[in-house]
Amino acid sequence: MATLNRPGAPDGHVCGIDTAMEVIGGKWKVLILWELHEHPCRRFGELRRLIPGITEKVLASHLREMEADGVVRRVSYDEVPPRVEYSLTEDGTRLNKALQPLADWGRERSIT
Amino acid sequence: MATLNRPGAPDGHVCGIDTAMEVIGGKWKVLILWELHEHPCRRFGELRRLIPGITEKVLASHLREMEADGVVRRVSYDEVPPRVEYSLTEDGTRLNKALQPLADWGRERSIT
DNA sequence: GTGGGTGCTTACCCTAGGGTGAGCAAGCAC
DNA sequence: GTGCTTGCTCACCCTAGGGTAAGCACCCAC
Repeated sequence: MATLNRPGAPDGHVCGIDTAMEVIGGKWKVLILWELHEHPCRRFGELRRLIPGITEKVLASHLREMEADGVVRRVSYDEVPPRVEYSLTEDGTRLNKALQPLADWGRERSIT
Repeated sequence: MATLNRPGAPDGHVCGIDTAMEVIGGKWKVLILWELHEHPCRRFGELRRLIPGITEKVLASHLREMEADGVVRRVSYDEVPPRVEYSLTEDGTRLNKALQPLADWGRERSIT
């Protein structure tokens, strides 16, 4: 537990958590991560349907950011109508695993 | 990994992560958690000094929310000038441990 | 030619959450 | 009386991030 960085790290990051929080900071990002983990390959429309409440604009921008962050991979097939498939990268998969204890914590407390 | 809840859970929570994200959702909450973990008992002013950039208003409101969420305990001594000490609850300590893998993930990626 | 399907983008609005600065109670030191 | 301390609160502003609705490209089916 004494392995985290102390203050003074570059760009104001105290420990790795801030870095992680920036990546999962969007309102729906953990849910996208979760869906892509459950089914390793999802199309845009599938994700929209699977995550009730999310709008196309936000889904698109979240996916773009997550792609830029290297946790999501986007594959576009040159077809009509267009087909685009999203999947987790290695890093995204590891991020999801790192979220597991947090999910457990939340699940325990919502039961209690 | 197949232990998380499926959609249809009460109040729109898909898995425990949403619950956890609500608790750590504030801009500075993970840092407060971290400081209280490093030193089990901190005064208000100490926290303000230890977390550069946070304002008194936000620190106070974050602490109040975290107390309401049951992750932080507030003890006020009837002295002048006033003395108030904050510490993690059992649940807060477990939350912090659950954040550890996430911190590790972030740390690895900021090195790379 | 009208409609449908897909994966977006663009323009706009709107609110929550955070930042700014001031004030306040209450006692002590000088 | 002036100032110092601590742990806040209150009033205000301001911006990022999200929600709303529309449009667009491309082809097919009818």
